[in-house]
Amino acid sequence: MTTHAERRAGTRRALVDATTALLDEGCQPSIEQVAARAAVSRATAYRHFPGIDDLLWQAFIERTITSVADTFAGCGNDVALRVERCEEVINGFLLHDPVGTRAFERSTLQRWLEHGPATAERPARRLTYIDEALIPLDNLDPERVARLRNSLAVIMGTQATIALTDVCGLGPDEAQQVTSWIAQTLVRETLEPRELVHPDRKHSAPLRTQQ
Amino acid sequence: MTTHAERRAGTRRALVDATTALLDEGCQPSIEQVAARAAVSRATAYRHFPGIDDLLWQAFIERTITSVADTFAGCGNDVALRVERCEEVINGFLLHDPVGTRAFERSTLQRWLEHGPATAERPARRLTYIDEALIPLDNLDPERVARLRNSLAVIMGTQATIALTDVCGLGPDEAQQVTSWIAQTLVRETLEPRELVHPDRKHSAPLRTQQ
DNA sequence: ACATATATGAGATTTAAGTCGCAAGACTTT
DNA sequence: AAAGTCTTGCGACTTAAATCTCATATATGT
Repeated sequence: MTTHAERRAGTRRALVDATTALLDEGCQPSIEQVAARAAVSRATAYRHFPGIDDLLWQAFIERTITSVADTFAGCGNDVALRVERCEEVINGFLLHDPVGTRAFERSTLQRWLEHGPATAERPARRLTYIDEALIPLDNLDPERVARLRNSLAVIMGTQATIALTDVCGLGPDEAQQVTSWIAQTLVRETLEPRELVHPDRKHSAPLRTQQ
Repeated sequence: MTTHAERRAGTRRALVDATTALLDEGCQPSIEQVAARAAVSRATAYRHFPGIDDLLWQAFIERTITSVADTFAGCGNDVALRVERCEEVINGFLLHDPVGTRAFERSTLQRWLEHGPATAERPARRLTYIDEALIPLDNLDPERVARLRNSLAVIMGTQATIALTDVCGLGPDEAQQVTSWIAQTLVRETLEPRELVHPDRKHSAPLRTQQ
């Protein structure tokens, strides 16, 4: 029972909790603010996290969201229903925490830009939920399932909610109506594909940027 | 002919161009770097832009992308084709400039967090393209068209490309296969809607976060 | 031509971010 | 009990970001 580690874990927890508290108060915390709130010195904060971005990232990651088990409770094998629950939980969670969502996304991009793609690991929580939602499809063509999985990852999560609110100017409920419709349409198309409108047209090569 | 204004516009242009040049060289420029490259003093740079984020934002906005006219040249009124071209141009552009895309998205989020949602204006270039693509649908139910428009805004643009590459781990071509499939599916569903799988099931109330 | 207004440059200053070394206190091991 | 290890606090230091003041050059208006 190493109490050194316990001690260390304790202050780390205090730092993360302080960050969460400050975020909940709607401000954009600095390391100094977090350290003060956690009642530790600045140097100690730096001993645990290299910068404020890593602290924001960690704080957001640890936010409690409806568990996977609760999300899919009582859904059975109805994929459409499972995906709908998934969308409700994930996007509902994000749409009601606009500051935390953007602080997290900003910190992730900052890390990507500073230390390169490799270091900017994403825990990809959404994929855990999506994969769980799509379990009933495991006897389908894996490529089609993978396509659906990636598609759902685009419309659920921080990026989709930011696009719908900031670019399209939608409110939370309107935003979820959109993502819900997309999700259901894509599930239906995966389960019962239609022939293409232009079955003969191949995907043309991407048009590249002009000068 | 006010040469004061011209002079001012000239240095502003030099600053933006310097930012673009630095971004193209793959580095994350600071105001100091930009000012040096533009051969102006730091103070002058601050007179034109409040911070590096606004400079990055402006530089990315002014990036040349395939014009609306060229994008839809020869598409006629085939909405599916128009949307596909739209997706190719926008996402193709973004996927081949990962650093610029993320620097832009980061700066936009930073502005949102610093100055609030109101100040973080987005030019929403994508909507210009999407609206142009959907012009042939102007005799359809406006609500359905609006839903398609918002949906396409989710799967085309910075957020979608970031999600597909960073969360799903896809390469540029794989990413565009996904967004292309989504786009075509949504257009088809808008043009020829199918009955719902569960017509009786209402959209349940969103599950909120626990704890 | 003269007075005014604007844009810029140069340098000092403030503030925050991040690093380093040393000492104190608590725990572990022998 | 003594020596060693780990964590933290404290303060000094370096660097970068951002603001401010003053001086200069150019353009504008009378």
